Amino acid sequence: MPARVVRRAVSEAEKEQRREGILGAAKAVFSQRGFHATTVAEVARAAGVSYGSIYWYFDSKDALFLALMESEEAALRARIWTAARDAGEGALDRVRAAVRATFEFFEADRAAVQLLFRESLMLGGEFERHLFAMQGRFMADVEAVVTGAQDQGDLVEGPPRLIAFCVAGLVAQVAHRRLVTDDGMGVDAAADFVVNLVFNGLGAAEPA
Amino acid sequence: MPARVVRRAVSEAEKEQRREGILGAAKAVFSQRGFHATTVAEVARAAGVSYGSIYWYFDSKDALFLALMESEEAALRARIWTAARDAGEGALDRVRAAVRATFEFFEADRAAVQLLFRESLMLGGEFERHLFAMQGRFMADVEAVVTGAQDQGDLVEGPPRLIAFCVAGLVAQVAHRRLVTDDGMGVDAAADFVVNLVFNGLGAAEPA
Amino acid sequence: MPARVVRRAVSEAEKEQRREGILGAAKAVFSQRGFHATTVAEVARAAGVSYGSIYWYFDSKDALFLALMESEEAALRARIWTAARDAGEGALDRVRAAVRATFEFFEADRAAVQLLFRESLMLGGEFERHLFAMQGRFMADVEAVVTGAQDQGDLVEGPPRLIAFCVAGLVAQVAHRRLVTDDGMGVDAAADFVVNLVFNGLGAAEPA
Amino acid sequence: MPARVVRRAVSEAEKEQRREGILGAAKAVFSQRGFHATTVAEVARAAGVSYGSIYWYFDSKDALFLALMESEEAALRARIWTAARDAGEGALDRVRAAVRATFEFFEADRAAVQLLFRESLMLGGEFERHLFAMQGRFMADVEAVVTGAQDQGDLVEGPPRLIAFCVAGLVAQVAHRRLVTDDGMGVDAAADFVVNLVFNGLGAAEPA
DNA sequence: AATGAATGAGGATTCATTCAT
DNA sequence: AATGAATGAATCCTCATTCAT
Repeated sequence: MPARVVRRAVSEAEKEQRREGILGAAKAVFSQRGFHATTVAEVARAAGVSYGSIYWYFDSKDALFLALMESEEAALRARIWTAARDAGEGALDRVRAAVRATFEFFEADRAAVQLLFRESLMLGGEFERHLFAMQGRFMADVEAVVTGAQDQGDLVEGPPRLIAFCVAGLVAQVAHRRLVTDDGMGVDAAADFVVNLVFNGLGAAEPA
Repeated sequence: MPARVVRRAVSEAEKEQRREGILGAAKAVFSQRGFHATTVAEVARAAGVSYGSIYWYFDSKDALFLALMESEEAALRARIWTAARDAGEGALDRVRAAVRATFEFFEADRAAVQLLFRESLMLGGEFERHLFAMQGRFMADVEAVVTGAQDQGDLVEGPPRLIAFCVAGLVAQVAHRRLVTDDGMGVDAAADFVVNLVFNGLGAAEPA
Repeated sequence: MPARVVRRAVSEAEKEQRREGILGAAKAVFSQRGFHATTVAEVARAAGVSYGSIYWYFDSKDALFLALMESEEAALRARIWTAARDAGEGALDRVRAAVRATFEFFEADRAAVQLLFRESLMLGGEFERHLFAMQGRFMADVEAVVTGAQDQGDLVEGPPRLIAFCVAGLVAQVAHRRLVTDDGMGVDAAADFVVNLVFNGLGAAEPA
Repeated sequence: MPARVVRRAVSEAEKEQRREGILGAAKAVFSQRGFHATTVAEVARAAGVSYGSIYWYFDSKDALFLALMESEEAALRARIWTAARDAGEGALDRVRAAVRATFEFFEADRAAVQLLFRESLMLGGEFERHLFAMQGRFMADVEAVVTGAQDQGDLVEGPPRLIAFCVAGLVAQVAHRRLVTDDGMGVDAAADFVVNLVFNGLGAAEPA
């Protein structure tokens, strides 16, 4: 007797793939039209799935947007940590790589990033809380790097949280600025500029 | 069957006043919630008028938003020209006053200004055209100032349009930056900074 | 001391004139756009009076339409009776004149007449009752003519109501038909045709 | 938050059936109350579907009315062609059957037919264009029949379009007349009358 | 799992009517 | 008397969400 197998072999991988297809479509549509002007039907159409399928993968339009925020955050963090890991052991190189990755990420998809930040604030409630939580995690990441650099003796001693705040603030501001304006400066140059500023100002020894 | 009148605008002045009351309420609500999330009913409630009264003064929700754009533009231009006029004869003083006024205007109501620029782009169509037209007029204003300064010999000769573009771009970028970040610099200091930059770089005579 | 006279000298005549101006405008607009698609504001604009003035002369939009029905009815009846009176003493001539007048009236303003009949039925309620009452009065008029003709020996004896119904029905149908179609027959010829039919079929003696 | 399903059209056939249910309800309500006085909610109620379902099947109230026009036209043409086909080979019989079918169709639902013609003209725009197009197709049908009869030698040679115009005009006028009045003539007798008129006047051979 | 039909609350807009001036 | 500002109920339409299939 053939067992009535639980067909889920197709699943997991394909399911995840489909979910990401929807997320990608959502990113495109939300970015272009904004949260309220985007209809679930449009996202479905863009994703090439049926109307109601969205609700199989996401509980609601809000949940979809929230998932998009999470997805973008995860992508950013993954990119930063990967870049840092691949940059070797030196604190300076790692930080430079991380900053560069941040800039690149922001610039690769201006519309999406602007959307996430602006709409999140405008929508308020759950969304705003989410955004703050993301910023908290970003700060924690930076703080970890700062602490690591301090342990290696590459950075002055001092309250890690406050230092992290300064660094993160500087990076975020420059990144944001680059979204709106064009200094005629490439990503690498900008990253070098910021990192040099940080290390020249905070470095315990003169930079390499 | 309705009608429970509260106050009645009978003179032109009162009518204009009421219109501006609605515009003010619209500015507040739109700024906080964005265009789509704002309902006409909310604007009416905020303005203290009845639902349908909005439509006595404005043709539609779109028209209300467009009128808000115009109103803000008019306010900004009036403020700039007044400041320039009151600053005396010297080109440098006039420009400094104009820049300062621009910064002040932007910062007096961050939410509203951000709303107008961002939403306009997101809404597209008529709104975007309006925004571009506004920017065109702003550029023309700057160009007029530039030409005036050139006539007085305070500015190098050169294509006024191009110079205007550079000046306006610089002002706009700094203004925009100040919306998002806080340099710890007052309005006056920021204006001085920008103006000095402009005059040191472009001034025909050595700066004061 | 000048007496505070009750200024109403201007009134009566001018007031009536104004009322009829509104009625005429209403007839034009209602005829072209139908009852529901017509707004009070449109009527006001067409009449050249202010928005709310309509309500000084008429209690409501419904009342305006009802008044229009009455006005048209009065005009028709006046026209018929005048034509009959001016036609002399002979029953045949009077009837011929009346029928001709009816045709002329219908054809002078097809749109308005069609409006009144069709819309009245479609609107139902008060309007339909009004229409039936009008038809009743029309029948009574015809019956009066019939009775008169019978008294003069120009028409067979018989139940006047029934005869009136036949005559009125014939006239109405031909009139209505002429609204929709074009027999290539002039008003006079059509009236002669109908009247001859009636008198040839019902006349006690051979017609003059 | 909504959804309390009742029945679900899943197959194409069921969907079409449902669409026609709505169309039938629309015909009833529009006929009785006219276009403007009819609300979409009333149609939904009459069709036994929910409010928004109307919009699943039709884009707008206008589109619903237009679809109703098309549906009635299709029904009329189908009925005419079926009747003609079933009537055999003789041109005279086919035409007689077609004319009879036209009369029957008009009389089976006076209110609806009147509605379509009258409202279409009153609504203007798209609706009027639609009506004219329908009339054009009707004329083309008649022309086809005329040409066919000419080919069989049952009808004099002559410009088919012009002959078609005369025939169609006659049929339409009698049909219309029968809507408004009652000649005491059955459908068959009326059709015979019209057809005999046409063939006696135009027939190449002596009529049966 | 996927689909798309069904639902109805919500929102923009119109317009008859009232009434202060 | 006349005006037109003010009102809000009524109506069309959209769209997030549910759920039978």
